[in-house]
Amino acid sequence: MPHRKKSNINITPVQLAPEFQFALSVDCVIFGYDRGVLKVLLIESDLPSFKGQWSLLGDLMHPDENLDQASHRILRERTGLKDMFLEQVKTFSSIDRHPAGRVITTAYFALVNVRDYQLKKLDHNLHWHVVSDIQSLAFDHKEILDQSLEALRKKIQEGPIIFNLLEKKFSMRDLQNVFEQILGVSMDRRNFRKKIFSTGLLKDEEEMEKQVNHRPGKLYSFNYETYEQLKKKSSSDFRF
Amino acid sequence: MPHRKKSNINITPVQLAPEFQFALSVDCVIFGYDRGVLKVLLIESDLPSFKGQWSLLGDLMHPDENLDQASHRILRERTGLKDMFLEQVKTFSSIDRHPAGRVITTAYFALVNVRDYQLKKLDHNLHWHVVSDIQSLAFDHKEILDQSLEALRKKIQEGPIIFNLLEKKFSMRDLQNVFEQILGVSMDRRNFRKKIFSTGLLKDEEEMEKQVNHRPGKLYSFNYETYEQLKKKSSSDFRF
DNA sequence: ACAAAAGTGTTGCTGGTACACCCATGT
DNA sequence: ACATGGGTGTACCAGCAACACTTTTGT
Repeated sequence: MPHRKKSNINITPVQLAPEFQFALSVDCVIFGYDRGVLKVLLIESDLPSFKGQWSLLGDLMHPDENLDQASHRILRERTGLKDMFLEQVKTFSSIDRHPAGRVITTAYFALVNVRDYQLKKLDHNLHWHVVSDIQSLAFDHKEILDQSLEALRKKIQEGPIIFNLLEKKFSMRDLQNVFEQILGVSMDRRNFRKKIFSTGLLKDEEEMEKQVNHRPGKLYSFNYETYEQLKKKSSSDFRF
Repeated sequence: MPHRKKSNINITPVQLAPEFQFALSVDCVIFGYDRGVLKVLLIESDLPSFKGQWSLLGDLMHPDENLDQASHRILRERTGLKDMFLEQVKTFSSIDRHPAGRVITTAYFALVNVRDYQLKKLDHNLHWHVVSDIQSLAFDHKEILDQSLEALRKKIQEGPIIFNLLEKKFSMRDLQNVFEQILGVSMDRRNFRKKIFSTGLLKDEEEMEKQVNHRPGKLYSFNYETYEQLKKKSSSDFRF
């Protein structure tokens, strides 16, 4: 696999028919959950006009791929991860959103397991940033981040995508913590457990947390098989 | 205002750098509610490969506008309506979705009041089609319609956008009917009224339906001022 | 008079929320 | 022993669903 340079989009101005005076890119908002905190993977911008600022991982779309494929390619090239959870958020098209010319970008959000990512680190210009600490980003990427986070908030309540942020086996506390981080609320522990267990979709792994300096919690996994069966039967949309 | 030709996108092949081998278009899914039935405004396709098929209203994006502006322009040019409710749904980018070349399209859905539209009819190749009767459309427009309808279903439950489909003054029956048409369910009349009234956002217009061959119902309007105040105060997201 | 839809309350159920004590582990 | 978070049950309340009869208009 060719290792593409990690620079931001760089466009050479050309004289073109108006219908073709656009470039199309994909920007990925890569969310990760790292020991209690929601983070996003950013790259240092090397465009002069955004010197020292951070930006999302993006690239121009290739002629032989669609947007979904482009977003997967970006994730693969930059993080080494395959088959990640990726979802289209919105397309951003302000006329002056990119200093180099007319670049329309489609935002995707990705949910990755930080531990998987660490095994395959490829690029030392990438860093995880605490989402709630981010004040500004290069281009219109702060707005893209905000809207992606909003989309994520909705989606985690519609389906069991949140497990993409956790390891296969996780504690109840971690699960509740991710919800709280993303939604920006705090929840009652007993009610949370009740609600989660009432779905019948968690499998008790008969295993315990280790190396915690308090009473260790049980580990669970999400039962995708049961979930798929349940989806087929109750055709109405499932609220997690 | 120049009256643009109503043909579908027509691209002259040019030799270009790969980054520019795209065209960008907007397709509008224009929903209307007409005497009890949910409809969508379609145009007869004049591309040879889609002869006789219907398609959504679309056009290429102009270099001096963003996607939101393009969608408003399309609606204005084709229906004469301004300031319509328009919302971005998704961007469709299959490699072979358009026979003339690589065209990426962003779908918007619009909600129009059919009576307003009829006052300003501009184009006799446009026709309203009953949404539930549509089996297939040109290009990938059936998929775009399906996903737009799905987006509409979600959105009408998150905010009071449904009133864009009705006249300013409407009967309780019409309101319930639009919900039922869009969601594809039937609801209990008493519970529906209770729920709607409990928001406190309907204004009794002290007026009655006319020329119906049964007991006439009261007419109501949606109180946007009260709604805006309510939104400010309760910062949490309002469920309609 | 008849047909068609408007208008109107009560009851039961379900799901959400609030809340406090004992337990297992590491230091 | 102490600190830290794990594990557990109950009672209340609000919102949703089910359900039937009388009223008003046009024909």
